[in-house]
Amino acid sequence: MPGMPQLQTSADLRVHNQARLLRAVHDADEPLTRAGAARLLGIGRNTAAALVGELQAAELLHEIPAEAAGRGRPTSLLLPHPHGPVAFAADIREDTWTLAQLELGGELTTLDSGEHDRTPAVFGTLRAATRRHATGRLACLGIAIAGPIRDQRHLHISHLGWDDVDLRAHLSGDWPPTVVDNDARLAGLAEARRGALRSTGTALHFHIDFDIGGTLLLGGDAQRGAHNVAGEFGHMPLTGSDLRCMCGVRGCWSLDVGTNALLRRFGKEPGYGAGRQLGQEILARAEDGDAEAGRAVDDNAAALGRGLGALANALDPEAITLSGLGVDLIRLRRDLIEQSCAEGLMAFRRADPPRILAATVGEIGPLRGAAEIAFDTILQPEWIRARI
Amino acid sequence: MPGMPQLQTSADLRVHNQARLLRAVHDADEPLTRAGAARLLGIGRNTAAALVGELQAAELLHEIPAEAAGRGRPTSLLLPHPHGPVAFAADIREDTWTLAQLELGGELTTLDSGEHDRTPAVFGTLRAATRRHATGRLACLGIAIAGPIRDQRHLHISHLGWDDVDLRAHLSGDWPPTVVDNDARLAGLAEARRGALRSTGTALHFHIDFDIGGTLLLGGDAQRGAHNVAGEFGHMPLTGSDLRCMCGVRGCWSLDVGTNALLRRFGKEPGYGAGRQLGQEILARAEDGDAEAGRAVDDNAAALGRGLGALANALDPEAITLSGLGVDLIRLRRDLIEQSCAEGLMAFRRADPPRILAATVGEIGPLRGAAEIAFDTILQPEWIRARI
DNA sequence: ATGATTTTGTACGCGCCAAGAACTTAACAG
DNA sequence: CTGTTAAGTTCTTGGCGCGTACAAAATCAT
Repeated sequence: MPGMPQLQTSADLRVHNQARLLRAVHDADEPLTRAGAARLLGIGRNTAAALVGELQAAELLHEIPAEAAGRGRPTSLLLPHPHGPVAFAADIREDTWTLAQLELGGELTTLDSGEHDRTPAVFGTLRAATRRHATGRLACLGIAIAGPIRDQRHLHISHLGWDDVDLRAHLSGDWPPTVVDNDARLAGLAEARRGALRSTGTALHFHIDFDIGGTLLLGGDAQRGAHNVAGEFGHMPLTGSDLRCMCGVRGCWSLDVGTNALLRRFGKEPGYGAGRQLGQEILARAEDGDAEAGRAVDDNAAALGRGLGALANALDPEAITLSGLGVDLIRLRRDLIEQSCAEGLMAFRRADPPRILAATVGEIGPLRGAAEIAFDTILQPEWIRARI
Repeated sequence: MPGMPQLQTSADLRVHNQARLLRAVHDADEPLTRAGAARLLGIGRNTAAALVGELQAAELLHEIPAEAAGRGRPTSLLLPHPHGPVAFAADIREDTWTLAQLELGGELTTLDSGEHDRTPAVFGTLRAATRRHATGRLACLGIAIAGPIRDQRHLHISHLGWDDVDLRAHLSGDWPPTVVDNDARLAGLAEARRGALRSTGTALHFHIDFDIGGTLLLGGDAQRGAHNVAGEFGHMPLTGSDLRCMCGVRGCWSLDVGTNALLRRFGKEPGYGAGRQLGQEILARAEDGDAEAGRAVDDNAAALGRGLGALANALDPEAITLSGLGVDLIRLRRDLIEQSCAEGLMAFRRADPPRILAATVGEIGPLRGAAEIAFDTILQPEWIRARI
């Protein structure tokens, strides 16, 4: 039934435990010691020695003597091998792109970045940058893109006019092994793996920009749905709007929450260029006490809370994180959000509402999430087996 | 990380493969042969012989000679052991209860049933029936209950006036190992395991009765949420109603879909006694061409479709099954449901909408699902290990 | 300083497991 | 009756993690 691992011979056991070990090293906040890892995984010191020995020979792990800590014989630290695999992570935004690198442990190093012309030519730019920085150590590239990617292939970014851009075409040719996903989902994954949603069983994350994108997080994994286009929570009619949305539907939640909703209050068209700055100004004016701007922010926060309550009824999250404009809304209108959320919650849930938190990974959430999915491919038993 | 199995020694491997084998036998449509099971699991004939031998000694499996099928030496069929473990499944409804039994393979046999007085005294009745029928073979009892069960403990059934009934109190004392869950979720699980949603990665199931309950199904498992109260999709404001719902929120989807919505169209109060029959009458009149009843059914179907579209945007299911009134609505108004659903779908999804299907497990969905969760406890490595 | 204590690393044997090869058994086909 | 096919059985083999025993390297107490 659910997720039975393909694991049935004793040889599979070895690589399975090695994957567990590498995952533990990757996920740890601070470098793990060999003895500490053995305790963490519940294996003997001798077994740990064997596992680490092979991983070191495969250039997946590097041991250096650890400083003595209290009594007892000093152990060693488990670090990424200097010739070990690295993953690249890229984030393609409205008009900029970023390329970064990480190795085991997850620390990100920015390699390159630039602007782009809002056409799929950015994939060529990214490929060139990747090739410039790639070494033999590059194992996988993860890319975060600001739009839904149906069946890992069909990319839609309405505000860039990208309608059904064929990702497979743009990512064919001289690319390293590549995985792509939606930015909001990856930002949520980053929160679940490295941010405010760590060790949360069921959670939701929403990135609020011009509109709302999000993801359901279960046991540290972001849900993708049947066609990889789950998470368009912003396109549910949760707040009773009667407008028609760019997505083709009437009444979307995103019409009442996000920068577009702020702009519309001031008679501005949802614009993706100057719009962002204008949105920031409205926010600043609200913060300075401007009544009209304040009411716009109020409405935004109330609509946000109302939708969160509705979604909490359906999905029962333990916590909800917000990024982008959501961070500002929490800062300025936490009470209003929580009150609106409570009004949308079924009565029996109100005593124990989901925690609503600002995302802690921050601006680089999508990049961080792209790094996670890229490194996930390395931490698979099959990948490790091939390497040993 | 997600669902790493606790499996690290070669001894764990044996029981892990035995669990896989038993699961295969349980899930198979027709009795598995020993040789067929070996092929299915990708293990050798010798290994299969060893696994089956131990399971037979533990009275978990029973082998009988299989009839020869074509050339080659005949093999044996893997059947539940006559002294093997059985699970009980119970379904507590508005005013009736049912108790059934199943063994490996999943075939249900009804043991007992009765009416109850709409108070938690039904748990005493059920316990007595369980004790009457229990033998040493009883390993676990699964109970489906028609209301949300927060933290596996606090039961709320508003239309029975059960507000925060303490399940732990009612299920303490002389009960076998017992698992409980919400009926709509269990009906969905039954569809995912034995019905129209078999081998579907991401799916939704909704049971439409007086209102709507449902569940998200991922990889054959029903999602529970952080407090075991996920799935109240009926209490999201998806169709713009302005009424106040019994749940304490304004505008719930359930106000426009389900028998209550039908009744309200005819000025009747949402009633749980005569209401069901009245609802059936309205449906029958609509089927006979009564215009007023027809419009009520139209509205119900349209609101249903609208909500399904919204949820499909958020969760991207491959298929959606409906039970209860939903089966009738599909039969009478499939086109209307699908059209309304399409209107709620983001434009880029309309070319490949989720399949909307009538549930095939039928009326006994909750009971069937309760049987699944009860037997799931038996098919765990820990349980098997303790038995061998 | 020096020996006791604590923690870790290392070596070796054990029990267990699944795989594979070789052989046997039991059906069918002609 | 003989050849073919598929499955059961037996035995060997390579591998794995565990437990025990012992060695090594640090700190602590005196």
